[in-house]
Formats: sequence, structure tokens, C-alpha cells
Amino acid sequence: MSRILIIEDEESIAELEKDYLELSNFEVDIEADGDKGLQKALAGNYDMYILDLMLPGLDGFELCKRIREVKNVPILMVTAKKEEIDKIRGLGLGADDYITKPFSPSELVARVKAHLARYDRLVQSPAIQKNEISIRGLRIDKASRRVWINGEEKVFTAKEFDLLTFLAENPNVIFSKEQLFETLWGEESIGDISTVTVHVNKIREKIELNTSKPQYIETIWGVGYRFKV
Amino acid sequence: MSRILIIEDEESIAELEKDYLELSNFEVDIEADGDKGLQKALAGNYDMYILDLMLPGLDGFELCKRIREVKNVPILMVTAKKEEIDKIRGLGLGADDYITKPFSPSELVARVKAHLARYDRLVQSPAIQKNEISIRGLRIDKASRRVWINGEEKVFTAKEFDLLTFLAENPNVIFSKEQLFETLWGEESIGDISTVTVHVNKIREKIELNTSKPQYIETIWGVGYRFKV
DNA sequence: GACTGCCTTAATTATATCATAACGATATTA
DNA sequence: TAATATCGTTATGATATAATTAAGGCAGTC
Repeated sequence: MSRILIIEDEESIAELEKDYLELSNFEVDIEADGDKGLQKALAGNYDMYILDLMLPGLDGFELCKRIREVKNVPILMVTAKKEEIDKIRGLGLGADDYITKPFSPSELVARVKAHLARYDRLVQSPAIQKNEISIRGLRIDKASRRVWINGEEKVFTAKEFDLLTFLAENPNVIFSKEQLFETLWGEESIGDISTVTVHVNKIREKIELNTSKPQYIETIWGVGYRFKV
Repeated sequence: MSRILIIEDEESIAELEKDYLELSNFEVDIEADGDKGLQKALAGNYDMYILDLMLPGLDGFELCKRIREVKNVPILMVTAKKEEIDKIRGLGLGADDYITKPFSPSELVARVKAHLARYDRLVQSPAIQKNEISIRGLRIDKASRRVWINGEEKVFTAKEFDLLTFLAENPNVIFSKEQLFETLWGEESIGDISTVTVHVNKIREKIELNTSKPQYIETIWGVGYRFKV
């Protein structure tokens, strides 16, 4: 689960935040001092930081700036006064969100979750890694090598599956038949690239409503094919 | 510069938003209807979306969800009631931020900038990676060989695309028809120079508002063509 | 060893795109 | 303003490319 560092000098608030976050299965550390907080922030690898603005030692402004110089993960600033939010924003310190005291713990948790979810969404390379591809009614499960169209399973042969999956994992990128043949059949294999055409045709019969108006694998005349998203 | 799509049925608000965003050099399109908005959102490639919650056609909830299924870029929700924010958050639609009406335009701009900056920080400069050319509402994606004019996609044939891209990649340089024919059709190919004219004509039909007053591909009489920037 | 299913190849049909030519429009020059 | 050169526009047939279908061969399975 994700790890969060809270830098906050009011112990009661810090503990409250920690309790609620731990209820949502986050691992939480607390640091009360700005200088030590920075050290800990840079040394440990946390998935998110929650910084109070007023702190002994380095204040929240400086802290945010220094952390951002090194880390990319979300930073949430906690302020006592609403007006300070504009100030922080204006300084362009790179904070991701702002919350004013007093706040409801559930709102804090909601925001933390949202930021972590977004971070994951943006950072993990979208194409690879995923074992399942799902787009407009087409679902591909790479692990079991099965394909569904609008909930209905279609039986795919090995080559058909590989071809469809390769295209779907690189959406909107156009590949020539030569490229497709090389990547899927192997560099050395000599053969007719019309094989690719035939397989595309077979795939379309299975996933397209109307094969002459393909919704998924589009023909780019004179260039190649692409998986449309 | 970044391109933003506003989906908002109250024209006065949409225009206000647009004006302020344009002052900060964003390119902005507006759509008033939920259904059309979704189409435009998915077809055009925008860097950010601003969605009103209450809309004719698809509402903001559904819209956000559907866009998020396909797009990774920031989504900002505009609501009339503060309470709705919790609702949206609870639904986990994948919105990045929320702002309640009435809001100050400068706050909107500040938030938009912050989100785009973060997005860039996390998925470093997508424009360069994606091989894109973007100039005055004309956007060319070389990887997927697609072209948009003011957010609307236009279908280009291979030769049309190659010709436009070549000119756009060498802005302000004048090429004679002979030069264009040689570079795009190949040195050896013998053929009529008027082929170039016809293709320029076809391209203009697709990207120019008024083909007799071209904004992009300019005719230099007796010399050739150039892509104006 | 026969059967089965998949892949490949090849041949045929369909289609998109392109090049050409003819004509009309517009800019340049005298 | 008239003449001329250049460009814009349109339609059409030719060509290149893709879709479709069928058949042969190969590999794996029983």
C-alpha cells in the first residue's frame, strides 16, 4: 500500500490525519519539524506528502519547493487560512492540492486517494504492464488470451490474438504491413505480407459489426493499419 | 500551446472562460451539448477538458467517465453547488479538480495552468514525444497520421498528409512545384507538376475556412507554395 | 497414420487514391 | 484595360492497394 509522510507540528492534528489514513490502509509517518521533515522526505521514498504551512524550522513553502525539486509525487498543503491558498498557488511551488483547517478527515482521505490514483494513472506506462485491455466494448485478457466483444466471447487463434493485442497496445499508431509482419512473425521469416491482410480480415469478422466500416482496426490506405481509440 | 475543450451550455459562462484562457495563450473550443461534446472530446486531441455538470444530452458525470476511459489528460468539473463536489468525488469518475460557480476567472486560469504543469511534469512533454505539429488551430500527429482543424478531425489521404506535413515542417520556406514533386513523389518519377496543384487544392478544402484566402498554405505567384507561420 | 484446425499462399474482386486533362478564375504585365 | 501567364477547380479513367474467398500444406492430436 502507499506510504505517506505528514509534516505537521500540532500533534493532535497529525495523529487525527494518521488515524484516518491508516483506516484506509495507508502507511503513515509523522514529522513535527521542518528541517527533519525535509531530510525524511528526501531520504524515504513516500508516495505522497502532506505539509502544514506553519512549522518550526523550514516552513511549508520552502519545504514544498525543496521536495518538488527532487520528487514528482503528490504534495498536499494544509493551511489555517483560506487566503494563503492563493499565495501558495501564486508562488508556483508545485503543490498538487490545498486544504484548510479545520477539515473533515474523510475529505482528506478522499483527496489523498484521488491524488494517488491520478499519479498511478499517469506514471505507469499505459500500454504495457496492463494485463487487460478494454475499449469500447472490446475486452482483451492477455493472461488467458481471451477476447470479448460486448460481453460475448469470441474464439481467437494465436496469430489473430497476437496481432490484435499488438495493435491495441499501441493505439493510434500506424503500422505498415511490413512492420506488422516483422514484429509478429519475426525478422528473419520470409513470407508474403498478404498474410497480415488475411489475419486483419479474420479479426474484423470477429470484432466488427460491419467489416467494411471498421470501428477498431482501421485501414490507412497506402500506409498500413492502426487501432483506433 | 495547449488546447482546451469547454463543454458548457451557458454561453455567457463559456465565453467568459474562453476569453480568460485565451489571454493566457490557450487555444479554446466550446461545445454546448453533452453528446456532441463527447464526440469532440474523443475525436479531437485536447490537453485538458472543462466540463459543466448540468448539460443537455449527456451530463457531466457520464461525460467525465467516458472521457476518462480513453484520455489521460486533466479534467476540471464545474458545478453550481458545493455539495455536488463530494458526490463527484465519491463516484470516482476520475476528475482532477472541481470548481464551483460563481468562480473568479483568474482562479480558473490558475488551476488550469497548475494541472497542465503537473501533467507535463509527470508525462514529460507529450507534444514532442508524440511527434506533433500544432499551429493556429491546425494540429498534425505524425505518428497516427491524423490532422485536426480547430479540434475537428479531417481525414487525409497519404499524399495529402505527406505534402501538408512537409510544408508545415518547413514553415515560411517557399518550394516550387518541381521541388515538391521531386521530394514527395521521388526524383525519378516522371509526371505532371499540376498534380501538386491538385493536392494543394484538396488540402485547402480540408483545412482552410475560405480556400480563396488561405491561412496556411500560401500561393507565391510564379514561384510556388509556402506554409505560413 | 488419419483427422483436425490453423496458417499461408494465390487468385479474384472491390475500392480508394491518384494523375491527367480540360476549363474557368485570377493575378501580373504592358 | 487587354493580353497573358499562372493557378484553381472539377471530373474521369487508370492504377495501386486492400478485401475477400478458396485451396493447399503443415503441425499437432488422437
